[in-house]
Formats: sequence, C-alpha cells, structure tokens
Amino acid sequence: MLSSIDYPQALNEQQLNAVTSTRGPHLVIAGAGSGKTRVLVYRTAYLVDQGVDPHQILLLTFTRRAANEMLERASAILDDRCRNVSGGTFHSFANTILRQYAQRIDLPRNFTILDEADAASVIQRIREEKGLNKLDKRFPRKDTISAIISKSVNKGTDVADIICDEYPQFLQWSEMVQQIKNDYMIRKREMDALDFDDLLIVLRNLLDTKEDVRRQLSRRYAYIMVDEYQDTNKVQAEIVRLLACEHDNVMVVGDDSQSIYSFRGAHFRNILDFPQSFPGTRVVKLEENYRSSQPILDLTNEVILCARDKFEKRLFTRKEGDQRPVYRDTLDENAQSNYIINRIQELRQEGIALGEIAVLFRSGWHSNDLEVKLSSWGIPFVKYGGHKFLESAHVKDAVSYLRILQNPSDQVSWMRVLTLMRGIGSKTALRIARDAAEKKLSSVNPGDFKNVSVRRLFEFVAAADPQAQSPAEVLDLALQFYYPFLMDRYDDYDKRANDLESLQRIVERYTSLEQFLADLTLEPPEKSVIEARRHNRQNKNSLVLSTIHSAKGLEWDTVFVIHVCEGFLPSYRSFEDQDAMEEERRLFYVATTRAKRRLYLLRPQAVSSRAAGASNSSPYTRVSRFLGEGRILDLLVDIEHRHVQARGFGQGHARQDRAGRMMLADYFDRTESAWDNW
DNA sequence: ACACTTCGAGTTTTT
DNA sequence: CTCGAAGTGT
Repeated sequence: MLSSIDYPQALNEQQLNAVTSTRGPHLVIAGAGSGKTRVLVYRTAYLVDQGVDPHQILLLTFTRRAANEMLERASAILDDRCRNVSGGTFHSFANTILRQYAQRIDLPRNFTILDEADAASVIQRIREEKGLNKLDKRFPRKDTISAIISKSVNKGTDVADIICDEYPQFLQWSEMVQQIKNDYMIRKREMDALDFDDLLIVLRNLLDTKEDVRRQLSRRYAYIMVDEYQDTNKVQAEIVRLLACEHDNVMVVGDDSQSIYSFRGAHFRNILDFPQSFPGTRVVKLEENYRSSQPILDLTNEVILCARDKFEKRLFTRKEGDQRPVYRDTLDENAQSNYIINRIQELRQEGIALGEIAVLFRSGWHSNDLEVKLSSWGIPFVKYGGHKFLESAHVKDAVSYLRILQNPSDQVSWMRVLTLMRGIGSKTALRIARDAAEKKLSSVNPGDFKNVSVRRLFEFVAAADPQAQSPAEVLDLALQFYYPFLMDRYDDYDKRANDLESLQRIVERYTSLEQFLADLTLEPPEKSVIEARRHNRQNKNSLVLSTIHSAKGLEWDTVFVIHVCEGFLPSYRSFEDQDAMEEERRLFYVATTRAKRRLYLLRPQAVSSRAAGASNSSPYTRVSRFLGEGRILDLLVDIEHRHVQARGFGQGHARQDRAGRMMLADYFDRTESAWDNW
C-alpha cells in the first residue's frame, strides 16, 4: 500500500515509534512542547491510512476543542475520513454511550445532566430541609458541600476522610455532610438526573457489570487513544481499562509534570500506574522540545527540577534564542497592567500579531485590572477560563424552559422558572414542581392554576413539542415567554438579551434538543469568546487572557505570567498543604512552558485591599517562592535584585513588611516619571 | 406563611 | 460580585 504521507520525514525517531506502533498498550511520556499532539494527529492519520475504519478509533481528550483541532489536522495531512474518528471528552463520550444503553441499567434515556451549579442547588434544598441554616456554628456553604461530595466520589474515599484532609474546619459536620451526600444521591435518581461525576461512574459500572456491552463496545472501539492522561482520575482509568478489554490497543499520552487537576480527583500516579493495569506496556519518551527557545527551556527545566517528586526528564531543544526570560517588579496591579500594554505596543511594532501573545494567571479575577485597561485602550482580547456562557443567570433561565420539556422530572429547572415569577417563592414552586413531575405533563391543565404566570407557563409547555418542532423553534417559544421576566428582573436586560440571541444562533446548528442541552453543559461555550465574536469578527487577532488551567496544551510567541507572588501563584489556598503546593509549582511550570520566544514574569509589589484580603492581610506582596529556588534567579534578567533579596522569597515574613514599605518608597521615586511618559 | 429586601462577609483551578 | 441569614412586608 502506498502512503501519501512521509512519516519518517515528519517525525523524529521516538515520535515515529509511537505513531507506527499500533498494537498493544503504549504509554507516551511527553514533555512540554515535545510534539505530543503531533503524535496523536499523525497516529490517527496513520491508522486510517492503514485501512482502519475511522469509526473504530476513539480519541479521548480533555476538551472538545482539542479533539476537533486534532481531527482537523489529521484530515489536513491525510483526508476527510479522519473526521469520522470518534472523539471528545470522557464526559461527552459517557453521555453518548449512556443514552444508547440506558434501558440496560434502568436509566431513563432522557436524563438531565446537572452542571456544578445545578448540583449545588439540589444540595442547597436538602440543606434547607435539614434546617442547617439555623445553626450557631458555621456550616459549609453549598458549593463547598458539593466539592466535598464530588471529591469523595472521585477518589473513592469517605466524606469524613476528605473533610479531615482538606476541610478540617468542618470536621464536626462530617456526619451531616455524609447524610446530605446520601440524600443527594437519592434526589438525583428521583429527578432522573446525572451530575458530571455520575456520567463517568455510571459508564464505568455499565462496562463493569454488563459483559456483553463491554465486549461490544470494546470491539467497536478497537483503537483507543487518550490525551492528557496525567489529568485523568481513577474512574476514567477504569473506563479505559474496561473499554480495552478485547484488544489492549491503547495509547495514553501525558506528562506527569503537568498534572494540575487533583482538585478533580486526578493524580499523576495514575499515569505511572498505567503499565500495571496494562502488562506489556511499551513506554515511549519524547524529550526533544520544539516549542521554546533555549533560555526559556533552561528556566522551565529548573522549575521542574525543584519539584519534590520528579521523574527524570530533561528537555532539550535545537531552537536557539537570545531573549532570556524577564522578571519584572511593578509597583502595583495598575503598573503591572500598564507594563503589559506598553510591551504589547512594542511587540506590535515588531510585527507580532496580538493573537500570538497571551497573559496567564492563576485565578479568573486576577486579570480584572488588566481587562479594564485593555478595554479603555481599545485592545481586543478574549478571555478563557472564568465564567462560562451558561453560568449567567439569564441564559440558565432560558435553558431551564427547554430542560423541563426534555425531562419533566427536572426539579432544578422547574424551581428556576417558577421562582422567576412574582409572588412565587421556593415553597410554592416546590409544590408545583412536585405536581408537574408526578403527573404526566400532558395531563396538567393550565386552568388549574390561579397565578396568571403559572398558567401561561403551562400553556407554553403544552404548546411546545420537542418531537415535532426544531430546537430553534422551541427556544423561540421559550424566549417569548421569558422576555417579560427578563425585563422585569434586570436593569441591563438589553445586554442580556444579546446573550439570548447568541443562544439562538447556537441552537440553529442542532436538530435534537437532547443533544443541544447535553452539549451546552458538557462543552459550554466560553462567555467572552461569544462576546468577542460579536464585537470583533476576527478574534484570531485578539490578545489572549487565560487561566493557567485553560492554557494547557496551547502555546504563544510571547507569554506574560502575572501576579507571580505569594498568595496568587502559589495560591494562598495551598499554603498549608504540601501536595497542593507541589501542584502550584506544576502550574507555574505549565504557565512558563507555554512560551515560544518571549516570557515575562510580572509581580505587583502591592495589590488592592480586596485582593490582599484573599492572600494575606497586607497589601504588600512577597515574590513567589518559586523564583527563589535553585538557579532560577540566574536565568532571569531585569530583576530588581535589591527588592527581591530584601524580601527573602517567601521566608522572613516578619521583617518584610517594614522593609517592603521602605523599598516601595524608594522604587516609587525612581519609576514614577518613567511610567508617566508613555 | 411565605416572599422580598437588605446588609455583611467571603471569593481557585473545570468537565 | 454572590451567597446566605436576618429583618420587613404582604
């Protein structure tokens, strides 16, 4: 068979090895920028090239975006057959399979998927019913309870253990949280709802207990590839193990140094345990870096060298470069933002496209100051991470109308649409929601309700028919009903109406309401991306702002990492926990390894009082401890050495305040005129 | 009895 | 800004 692709030409030896080994279990340990995506893309193409039916290939990735991009690239180097490869996230894969096999496990096919906020509101109701809001001692809030439950489920440990390890302040409530967990599980069943964790667990159980299903699926997906394996959890690993039962043709790809999702139950041990669950695993290591220049790589190698649990891996590159990474102290967040804007202007003059520049940070709100300034300068940007489109109240409202049509047992959505109405609070709403869930919807008589709004709601429900009407038509009906409430409730309703128009544009691509709703929760469009598309059609040429988590797998010519100070990076939440602190370091590693040619590490010496409240009580910051380790200082330029050393890098807390203040005054005198100028 | 308003306190990361 | 508890209003 003659291949159209010259694989040896396109790949290095290790990559080629990974691409052309198509039988048996493989573990690819891929350093940052070592062409891991390239391997998956070429391997997909290679398999199809070899005559494998694309439908038999399963490519599991961390985000839908990643899967689509890879299949796009594979199609580009081979042909369109690659588009038929089955690809997506574990969660969306689970959703598809579970709807197919629902009847085998006593699961209604029209089950609702609860996102995090939905889960929290179910928990909130249980919490209220148990009278836990009338206590003299502080009880965890709904999101915290939800997080505890989720962790215990994902790690397979007791609620009490999680609380003991990570929430010791709530130790006295362990038993109560356990009870809430039990009730929550029951409540979800009653509602015909699965949360994110359930999707994976129910799939795992299906594969585990139904041998015929397991075999059937394993034969269907004869070649399995998993990306970002270091960020999978135990349940996901078990799913892979079960899915591959018939053939063991599995290739997992990942980098233990980039494991940053332990809060979701992932552990980098997972990737190291792979050979145990798949005896005969061949390990391929990719160590040549194709992304970053030597000076940047020197720094990132040093960062990861300082990790407590390190696995030998030292990346090398043939890319030269003269620009050493820059560390820059700025007076405050304001000056930090100004520094970036200033640099961006210069980079633009050098011909660097805005889309080739990224600003990375630990938490969504760290970029608030910068966002304001970018807007006032008219610099277009897109923000990844932070709030999602679906999380805004008005979008959730609108979607809730569709959800009650799809699953009349969906109490969360009933409560939501009912409490929008004046004069209807949680009690009345609950009563109506219960009625609606029990009766068949068609037998509810709108005339039974005194409240005009409620009556009209049931008229809407009767008029809408997801079987006969397209999702777009159903949404139109829902919005007609919803607009009066929108206008009544929000002063800025016209802005919010814009979002609903975006929603209408999205829904037009769908023929199935079920699929539309599933995608909306499993692959939520980024809010700001939608906004950016609206304001500015070529969002390819926008500056990228991103949380470090959302930047995983991406790269830019120039990267700014902001707030490289104690309390921000590392986050103050991780101070007490060594493992969490190691994860912060890996986050720093992920951030710095995104840069191809230029890397800037910025630190504001002082932060606003509110931000300071989150990190410590003083508005003055200390430089991130990660810069004080190893030879890192020697690898950076543009350091205000005196400041850095006076502050002792995260040690010597007591004396730093006074010293810091004096330094600050000194610094101010010398720099004020400098940034007045530009 | 229930819904609505107000005020004080606490803010990671994502499928 | 968002949540939740306490107070006020229908």
